[in-house]
Amino acid sequence: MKILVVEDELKVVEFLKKGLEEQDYEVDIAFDGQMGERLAVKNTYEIILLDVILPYMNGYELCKKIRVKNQKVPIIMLTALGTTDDKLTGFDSGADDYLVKPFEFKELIARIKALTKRTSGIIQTQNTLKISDLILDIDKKNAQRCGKIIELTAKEFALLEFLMRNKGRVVSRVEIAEKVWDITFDTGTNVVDVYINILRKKIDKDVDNKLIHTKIGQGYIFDDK
Amino acid sequence: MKILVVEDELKVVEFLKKGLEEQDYEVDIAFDGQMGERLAVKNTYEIILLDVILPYMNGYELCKKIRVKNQKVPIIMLTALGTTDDKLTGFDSGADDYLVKPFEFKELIARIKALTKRTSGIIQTQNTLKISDLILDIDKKNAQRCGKIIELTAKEFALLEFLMRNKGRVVSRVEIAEKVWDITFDTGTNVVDVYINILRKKIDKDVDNKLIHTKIGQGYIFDDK
DNA sequence: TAATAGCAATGAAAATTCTTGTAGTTGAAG
DNA sequence: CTTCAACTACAAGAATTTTCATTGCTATTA
Repeated sequence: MKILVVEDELKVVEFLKKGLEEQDYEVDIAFDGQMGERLAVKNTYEIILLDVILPYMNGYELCKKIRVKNQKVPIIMLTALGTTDDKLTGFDSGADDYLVKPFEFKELIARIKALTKRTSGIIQTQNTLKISDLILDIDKKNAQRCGKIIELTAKEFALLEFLMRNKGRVVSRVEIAEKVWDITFDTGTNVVDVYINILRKKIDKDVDNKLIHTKIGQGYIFDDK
Repeated sequence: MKILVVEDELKVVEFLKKGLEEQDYEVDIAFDGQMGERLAVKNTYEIILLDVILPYMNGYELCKKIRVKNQKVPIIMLTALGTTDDKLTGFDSGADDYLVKPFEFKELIARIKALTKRTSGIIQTQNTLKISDLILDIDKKNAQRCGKIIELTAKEFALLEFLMRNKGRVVSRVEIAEKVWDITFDTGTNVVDVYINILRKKIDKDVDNKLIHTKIGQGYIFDDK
């Protein structure tokens, strides 16, 4: 987890570096705006901390320049300038948070965590089911195998979702018919077989590593291996 | 764009409501924690503002409860309690930002924008939504495609905005009818179809790169690709 | 009063879903 | 090793559902 600190005052730098390293961040330091820009563009940081008052280029300008290249990286401004207008300037140049010195280190850490939890996948409500190299996208209602997008109809999607959510367990035709088709009594239909066949053609056909397996006399099982 | 404010002091509520409505937010108010929880769970908000000191259940507890159900929605705590420990408690209960009263309204707006630009995943500069080469101008209530201005009626605009904010996700007719038309029970109407058709004629007709796609049996999806 | 917007109704067209029927497999008993 | 019954796979097309575009009616606005 890399973090970039752009700050010219040596005392502050030392204070931040020490505290952040205790939190297991790998800290890069830039002492002026130009150096900050170069590092920010060259490397990928988890988060960037910017002082406003810097030699050569101030923090607002630097922030804007970083934003042109990188919309994503979280940026927190740290500065002694505490008026509302200063803060607005900071947010306008693309900062995500603005913290006025002096502050307690604990608050900085809390704000860093609040920001990174959003970008760094902990939350990432990416609505997908992944098993082996098959990805089912619940939002888009499609699947992906070996990087290829596979469009699914409503029933195909419902069946595949059911199988994936019951990964590693044999599910009987009766159970599938109930949960996916709402068929609660025996109608003598073979829809399940037919749709299993359709799904196999779509997701298992061109691949060695088959995911849908038949358990004769028992049902089907979705499993990786 | 809906916003939830949980706050018991009437003066503060009025101040916030007025200011936020000027920014085109649709504001829901809860006067205590219980009511806040109910609303937060029932509706989908762009962002939630929480006071800490509330009747029945304090803001920290409420925040935690909301987080159990909804990891995604941005939450800002607004409170007179300004010690670092108070702030830490706020962040620990899952808040994204913590603003100490008194604050200037402009700062609140800046912080709301900073947060929402992240969660919506949509690049929102000024008051516009941009996806691919389609620009929706929230202020002017019109759209632009390939440099050509497209005028929209109120309903057309509401529908397009809803689709764009749900970019990459299949939305069902029922969901669209609820969110855009406030139709909460099945009326057997096909307004949604009709308006999708109208929108397609306006924004997708003369272009190869279609943005509105039909997912048969499931709904529509707005997606770039 | 004319023009525009919003909505229900319609039927043709397209896509999906399901049934039917045949061919192929499996595995246990002889 | 064969045979056979039960089980499964698959293709084709019929039946159903869903979508799309148009029309005409009503409400609203200029």
